[in-house]
Amino acid sequence: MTKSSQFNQSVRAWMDVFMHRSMSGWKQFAKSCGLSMTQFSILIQLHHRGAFSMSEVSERFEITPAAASQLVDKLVQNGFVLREEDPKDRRAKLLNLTDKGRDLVQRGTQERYRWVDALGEKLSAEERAKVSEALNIMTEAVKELEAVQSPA
Amino acid sequence: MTKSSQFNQSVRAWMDVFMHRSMSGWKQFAKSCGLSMTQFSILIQLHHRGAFSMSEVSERFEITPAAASQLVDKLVQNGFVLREEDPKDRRAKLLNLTDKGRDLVQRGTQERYRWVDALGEKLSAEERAKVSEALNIMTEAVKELEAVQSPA
DNA sequence: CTTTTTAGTTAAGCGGGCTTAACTTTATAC
DNA sequence: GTATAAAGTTAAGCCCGCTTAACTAAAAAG
Repeated sequence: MTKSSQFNQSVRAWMDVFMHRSMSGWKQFAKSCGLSMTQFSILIQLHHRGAFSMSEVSERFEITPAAASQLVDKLVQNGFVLREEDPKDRRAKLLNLTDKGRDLVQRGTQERYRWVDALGEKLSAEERAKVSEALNIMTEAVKELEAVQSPA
Repeated sequence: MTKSSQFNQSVRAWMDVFMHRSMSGWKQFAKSCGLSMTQFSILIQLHHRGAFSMSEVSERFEITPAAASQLVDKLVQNGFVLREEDPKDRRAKLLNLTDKGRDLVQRGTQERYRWVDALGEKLSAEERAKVSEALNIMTEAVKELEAVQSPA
């Protein structure tokens, strides 16, 4: 076996385990808040990136403006999102999280990482350092990949 | 900053990048085959675990038998899955992938890992070895966590 | 042998996540 | 100033992924 395919095998094994674990926990949390995964994803994006326009939601999630509008409707109605006029362009809207929305995202994020935190406690300090270094390598590599594909 | 929270930070950064990247690519592939994510997940499970009963689908995905039945209906109608009587219990059914289904899963799996393969090519051999080792550590740790929580 | 349980199916209903079509308001181009 | 494009919204429609209810056939229990 080549080194390259050993790498691929390690990554794939991790992906399989990780994806299943992440998705089910995440889905349950969203459900417990009375939101769907898609609705929750929008809250997450707002949290990470600050103010968002409706167009950006539409582009980011690769859905029509109509779908975006209706999706955001539900979040606004539930008090998680504020939808305000953009002062720089009266046609556009700016979306921001409310305190309620921000609180929810933070709770959801904690829930999301809980099992990983537990995982870290099973590792020795040396193991943690190795993993930390490795994941930083990977994270940087992904960012470089993305920068090449879509220069801001 | 403690070593433990440095670890957590590395893992979280990776998770953020990875989840988004994985999910969108995966979703697009499923869509391009005219299937939904859920339908595809069932095919994946069949591929990994061999023959499955309807009850097992229902349990594994935490849905009612009715939902499982209807979901599998679509896969059978599209020729991806065979649904046959279980010789050991005439009430039960056994599900298996058809050749068509197996082919689809293999193509989907390749698609799923493509971006990760590209990522590996951006790394040096040394970096790859570090990542490989680290992910093996993590994968084993998860499996231990799961063994504790639900002893077969 | 009869009763109860199990495995699965079908129908109907509901909410979610889209789509297209049609529309209003605002900004941009000429 | 007029025509075009952009930003967003609402309505209607469709498919998906469930749920409950009702049912049949087979197995298990007593």
